[in-house]
Amino acid sequence: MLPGVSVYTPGQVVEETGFSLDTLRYYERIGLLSSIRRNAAGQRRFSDEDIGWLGMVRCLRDTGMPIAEMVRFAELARAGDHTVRDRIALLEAHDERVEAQITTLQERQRAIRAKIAYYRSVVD
Amino acid sequence: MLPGVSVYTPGQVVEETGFSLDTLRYYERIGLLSSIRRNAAGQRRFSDEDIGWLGMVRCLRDTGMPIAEMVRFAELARAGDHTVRDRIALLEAHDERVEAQITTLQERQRAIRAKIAYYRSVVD
DNA sequence: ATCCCACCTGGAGCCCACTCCAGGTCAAGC
DNA sequence: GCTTGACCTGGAGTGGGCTCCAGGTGGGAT
Repeated sequence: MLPGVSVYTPGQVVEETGFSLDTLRYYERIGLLSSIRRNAAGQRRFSDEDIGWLGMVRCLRDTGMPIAEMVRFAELARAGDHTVRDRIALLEAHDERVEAQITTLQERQRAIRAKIAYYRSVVD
Repeated sequence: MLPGVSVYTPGQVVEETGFSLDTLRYYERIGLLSSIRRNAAGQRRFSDEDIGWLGMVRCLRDTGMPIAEMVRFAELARAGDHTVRDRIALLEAHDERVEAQITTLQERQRAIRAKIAYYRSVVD
């Protein structure tokens, strides 16, 4: 979020978030973004809140959460404060998967490095 | 690899590697597995070497290497010892991506945990 | 005033990595 | 000797996650 700015054009959001314009539109279509405000001409105008939400989406996406589950999370968020416990449960379950993912990745990395070391021993 | 065994039926390979039968056939079709030996009836009989290679494939796949690049690696491996340096280069480049992946994952995990902590503060 | 470029919509297309299917063969246990 | 089931092939289908397209509108700089 740029300081002192609270409304963003699609182009600025692309800049800030790294999502493509098509991806942003796609996310809105499927309900991962609640409908974005429009100006008189029907063009999207994103708020700080939208940008913040997109930051969350990036976190979840980068950690491999399927879109369908992100949409579920978005629905909970839209449904109001009484869903906070459900949201915690969802994020905790995801956090465990992320933890497992990191562990697996580290194990696999060790194996790959062992292979590299082996190849080095062959080539030297 | 089971001790004292050096030839495996497709079913045993599915058991051992966790790849589905269809996936194994697919991998052979696209050249990720060099053609597997067959018995008189044309059924696949995998060797210890095949199993070892599938272990490598699992490492690379689990760390997000695209199939096309794994096929390239397989081709290098089949081409003989003079490609060892290329294989090292390929694995090192991949290792760097894996490192970056782990770092990103850890960062995102921190953000997710912060969100969980925030939700907890709201709910308590 | 005009140009251009950012933006709009609905819908089709694409890529990856499988996964499934129809129709058939073989071998081993009952 | 018959059934069962593991296996075979070529090819089509699937699902996820975008990405592109045609055809059109609007607004800001020159």
